[in-house]
This record gives sequence, structure tokens and C-alpha cells, in this order.
Amino acid sequence: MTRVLVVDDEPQLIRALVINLKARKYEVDAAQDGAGALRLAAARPPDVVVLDLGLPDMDGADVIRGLRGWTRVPIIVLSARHSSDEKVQALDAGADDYVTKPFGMDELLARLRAAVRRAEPVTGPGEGAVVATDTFTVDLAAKKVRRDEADVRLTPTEWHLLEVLVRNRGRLVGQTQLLQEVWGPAYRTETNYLRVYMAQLRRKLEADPSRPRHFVTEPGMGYRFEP
Amino acid sequence: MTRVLVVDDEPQLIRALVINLKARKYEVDAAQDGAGALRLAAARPPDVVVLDLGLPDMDGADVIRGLRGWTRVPIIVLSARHSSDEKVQALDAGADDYVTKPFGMDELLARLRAAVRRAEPVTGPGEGAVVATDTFTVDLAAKKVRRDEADVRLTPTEWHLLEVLVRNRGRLVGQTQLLQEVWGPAYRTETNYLRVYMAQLRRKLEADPSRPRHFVTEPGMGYRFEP
DNA sequence: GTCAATCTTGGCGCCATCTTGACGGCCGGG
DNA sequence: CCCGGCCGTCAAGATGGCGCCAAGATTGAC
Repeated sequence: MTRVLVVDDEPQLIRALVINLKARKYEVDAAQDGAGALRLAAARPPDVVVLDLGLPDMDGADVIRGLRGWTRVPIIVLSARHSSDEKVQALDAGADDYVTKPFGMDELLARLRAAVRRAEPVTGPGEGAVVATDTFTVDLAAKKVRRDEADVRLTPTEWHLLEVLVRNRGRLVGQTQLLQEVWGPAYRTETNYLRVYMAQLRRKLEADPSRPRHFVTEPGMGYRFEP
Repeated sequence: MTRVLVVDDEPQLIRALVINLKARKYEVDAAQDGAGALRLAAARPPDVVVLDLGLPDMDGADVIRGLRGWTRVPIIVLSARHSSDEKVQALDAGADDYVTKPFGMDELLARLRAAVRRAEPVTGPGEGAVVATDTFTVDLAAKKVRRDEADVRLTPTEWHLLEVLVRNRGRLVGQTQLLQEVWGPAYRTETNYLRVYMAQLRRKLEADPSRPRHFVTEPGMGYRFEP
């Protein structure tokens, strides 16, 4: 699911955006000032940022630069100022788009889709998204798993689970987190599913499924993927 | 040097843009209608396109789609229409930005810089526009499919679908993405269409349509084109 | 106005996938 | 030593996605 970070100091506008975005199946985080936005963006990296320039605590351009220091996430700027100067400043600071208030929700959503669309392939046709072990390789962009020179067929659930583990490679991923990301918040206690699907993954990918070397169980806590 | 393709039917506006762009060390090509724009874009692939929607010979969205068929070059749309609908249509057709006339030259240049900047790391215009398999070849630029020494006739929808798949060759394309790109954002759940049109493509292009080797179904996730 | 091509819509059967429950082994604590 | 929690394994029933077919709508050409 695409995650949007909304930054604005007007609770009303935040409310309106959150409602509209959630109705369209976006995951939404919200912050009311620049410092909070930067903190939230680091904690839960968004796929696109909607940023109001008129924040109480920081200059808008500084927020943009704060993000651009470590991420290429698309930034759509909102502002009440029509001044050409302000637009140029924001865009040159690293923003991707500039929308003046008041704006049509349809238009903002369309610009948001455009921003997400063109950002997608940045991770895509490139390279680096391939993780390898001694027995198999995972291509996150192409959604492909190869083992012994042949493609391995994974079901959607299997793939989703593998994806979460690989994205956190080397780190322990808690059972709750796995269940929540793959099956949704309502399944946080169904540890049964994890057992069944971890077994599937191991059977399809491990050299010796009964003695897993890459999908490690951490009893009582969760699972870890070791490249 | 960055090459800009300017498309507009007003010679005055073209003159103004050409002067401003050349002064800033851009290389500039210009076309006065949609057909000329598509021809020129194919002959001398630009790094960014500035496109007026009010062209005499073609609908603006069709020009966008004509470009998007084979290239991901950033497209900045100019238009006198402020209608929200028109903006949404252009953006969803594949445009990256939408500027309403009259506009400040500073702003346009800033948006142009932003578009070029974020497109930078993407693969240059050297992508092969012809993709071949053992039974047929697809020429994205010429919009032609050859099989057994003869051209294959495809309907517009079939083309569009094939186009999206081929552009993402080797990678899995989600059902939602396919539906959204081919039929529009409102059809993201009509998986019926996919089944029908994938069957059409397979019937026309696969050696054995009932056992597809190039248009692979990934149940529950999407489809993949394998060259 | 007629006709053909294309797009939309619905239904049906099959099969992979998901869900769910049960069982046994391992391990640490009482 | 026994017991309870946790994990791995297996299998059967429920579910839902997919391919396929075919009949209306719709569009566009003549």
C-alpha cells in the first residue's frame, strides 16, 4: 500500500486530506510541523510527501532540504502564496510539484498519482534490488525468485511474507509485525499462519527445509532472514 | 546538453520559449502540432517535453499517450484551461506536470529543472524500442507487432495492454497497475477486463495460447511479459 | 441507416490457494 | 518427572481467482 505523509498546521485540511486519501486506499501519516514531519519521515519512510509551506516552526525550504538530504521521495508542496518567487525557491530546493491553495481535491490526487507513478521505476528497472544467498536470489523489483537456474513459483501470501523478511534482512522481525504487514492488523495473534507459511517458504527455498539456514526462527520473538 | 522538445501552435510562444531556453544552455527542438511532435521525439529523443494541449490536429491526451508508448521522458503540459477535469485527464494520461497559461517564465523553468532533475538517474533515451521473442517482435516506437513475417493486427486496447507489459518486460506488473494504466484509475478492480484481453493477446501472439510462454499469469498478483 | 469491429458484461467450472484444526516433538520451569 | 507453551508438520474443507465462452452495447466507417 502506498504511504503518504501529510504535513500541515491546519487540522481541518489534514482531516480532509486524510479522509480522501484513506478512502482511496492510501496509508496516511500526518504531522503538524516541520520537526515532526522530519521525524515521522525517518521513522516510517513514505512513498510521497504532501507538504504545506506555511509551517509554524520551520521554513518550508528547510523541510524540503531536510528530506532531500537522505531521500528522493516525491514531495508535493501546498501553499497559499501565488508568488512566482516562492514556487521557484521550493522547486529548486528539491520539491517535485507545487500546488496553490485553494486547490481541487481531484487535481491534487491526480498530481499525487503522477508523482507516485514516476517514482516507482526508480526502484524498478534499475539494479540493486536483488538480494542473493548461496542457494537462491530474490529480485524485489521484478518479484522474481530464482533457484538452481529456474524460477520458483510463490503464492501471493508467500511472496508478501518473503518481501517483508528480505526488506529487513539481517534483522529480527517480530511475529506481530509480520502478521500485521502481511495479513493485516486484525490477525496480529494468528501465529498459526506464520508457522504454516514459513514452512512453505523453507520448503521452496531452503536446501534442507528441516534445518533452515536463511529463515531463522527466534523462539518467542519472530523470524529473521539471513542472506 | 539537455534537449527540450517544445510543442505549441502559437509561433509567439514558441519564440519566447526558444529564446529563454537557449539562453540557459538548453538544446531546443520545436513542433507546431501533435504529429510533428511525435515524429520529432522519435527522431531526436528529448530529455523533457513541454506540450501545449490545444493543438490543431490531435487531442492532447493522445499526444501524451503516443509518447508514453515508448518513452518515460518527463512531459510538462501547458494549457489555457483551468478545468480540474482537464488537468486530471492529462496527468493520468501520463503527464508529469500541468501549468496553466498565462504562466511565469521563471516558474516554468523551475518546473522544468525539477522534471529533469528527478529523471536524471533513469536510463537515458537509449532504450531499445524493439523487443523480440522466439515467435514475435514488438516495435514500441513504430507500434507494430510482427509474427511469422507478417504484421499482427491489434485493437487499441490490446496495444495499450501489450505496451505496458513490454515496457516492464521481465517484471511482474500488478493487476491494479495494469488496469489503471490501460483503462484509468476508476477501473482498478475490474479484473474481468484483464482476463478477456490477456486471452486476446495470447490468442494472437502465443504459439500455444492455452499454454502461454511469454504472457505469464502470476495468480493473485498480476501478469508478466517474458521476452 | 447499415454493417463490422471493438468493447463491455455476465456466467460457469476448475483448480490453486488460503484457512483451519489436530497432532507430535522440543524445551524450560515447576 | 511431568506439564505447558511454542514450534513444525500435515491434511481437508472453504474460498476465490482464472481461463473460457458468448451475448449485448458501443463505436466508427461507409
